[in-house]
Amino acid sequence: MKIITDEKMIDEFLERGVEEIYPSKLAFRKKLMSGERLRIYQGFDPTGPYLHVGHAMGIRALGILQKLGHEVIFLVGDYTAKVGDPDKDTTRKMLTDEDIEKNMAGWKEQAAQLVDFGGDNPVRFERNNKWLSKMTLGDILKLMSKVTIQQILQRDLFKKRLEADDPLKFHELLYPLMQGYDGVAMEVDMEIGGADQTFNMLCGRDLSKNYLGKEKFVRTNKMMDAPDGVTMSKTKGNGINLADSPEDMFGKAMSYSDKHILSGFELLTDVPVEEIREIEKAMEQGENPMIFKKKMAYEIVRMIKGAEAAAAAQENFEKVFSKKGTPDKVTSMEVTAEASIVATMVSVGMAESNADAKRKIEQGGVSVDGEKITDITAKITKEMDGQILKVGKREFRKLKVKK
RNA sequence: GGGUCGGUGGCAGAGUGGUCAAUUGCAUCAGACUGUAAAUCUGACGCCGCAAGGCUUCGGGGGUUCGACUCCCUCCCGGCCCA
Repeated sequence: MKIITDEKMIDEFLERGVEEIYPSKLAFRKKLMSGERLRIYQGFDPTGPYLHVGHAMGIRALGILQKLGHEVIFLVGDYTAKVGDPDKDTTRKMLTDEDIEKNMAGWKEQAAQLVDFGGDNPVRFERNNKWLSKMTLGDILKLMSKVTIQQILQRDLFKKRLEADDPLKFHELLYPLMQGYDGVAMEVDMEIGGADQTFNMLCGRDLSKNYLGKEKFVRTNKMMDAPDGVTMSKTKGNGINLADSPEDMFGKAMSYSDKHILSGFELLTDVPVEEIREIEKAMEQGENPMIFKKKMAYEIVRMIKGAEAAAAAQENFEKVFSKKGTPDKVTSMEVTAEASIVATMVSVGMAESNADAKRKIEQGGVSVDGEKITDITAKITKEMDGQILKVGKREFRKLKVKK
């Protein structure tokens, strides 16, 4: 495999969305310029079913390295997921094998939107179950003997829980070691991960040195908030997911509050930095942020789903929300004449329960062809055939009345 | 092992015999407004029921009582202190 040393691509890798590179950007730059073929990976624990646009940052970075000819590994932490990277304030529940399989089922496909698992330099898809599940107690003891409790307790969230007298289970302390061991097992030259992974990745840096006498570089990615203002997380499911439809992605992106626009551009799109500066200036001069948010949303969708899908998603958004119209594509559903609207809503998941459906009607959130339903006992009629049932702002179904 | 405090709705966290389907905050949902699924404001927020009302909830099980989230017993789980 020929190694490419395109400085522009290398700088993109070293700068865009990067919080820090350990031990230094300069050192890794040298490595990339050396012509040596490097092995780099990022791991993702299947603690939830969807990869999101936050992960896309790392995956995109992997994509650059793939193009440069390096050996790239997309690692699924199917074994580490059992423990779960410890959380701020609670012990995670241990996931079962079935949960894990279910969660990771669509991942390769999701990631394939950004990197190539085929071609002449395919990204390798690995699972850490391959080596972690085979460790003996002896191996584990050896691993544990490499670090001190004090070192592990440096991790701020461990400290916090200790100080708050919140439970901290013994196995949670092993997480950084497990993650670090991945790097040892794969003998990698670099690990990429979110800034929240800094501790774990640096811990692994020490282990690589110890076990292999090898320097593992670490790149940490800046963290992007979810539209609700909290860090995007697989577990919470609050992110813009790679598996979302273009329309949903666009809508979710639009629900970012205005102050996230600039970081959204930087971290979730490939709009050049100079252009982002200009947007910043324009907004300071009082330009309507919505214009730029729409551009941001478009760019996010375009990067993952392509230009055509992004344009269609934007059009759909404007039609449905700006003009309060009906989208072009509406899923149809078969309904029975004389069935109550309430029951119909529940049966297709437009309401969680009868009570919920009634609430939505009472609050004026349900309409058929623009006509508000006000009566909670209302029924489906033959005349409704072909009409559009709307619940809330963004749930539409075309009615197909049977008989 | 001993002592002590605690386990409440998606989460956080009130409630200490009836007025508790359970204060409040976050999240969620609906509406208004708008420049957006932003912000802000209003309302809803266990389930069944058109309603009256009913049913099932406050770690598990049992008990006391007309009546328990609240009292007692027991079991499980956790924090802290002592050993």
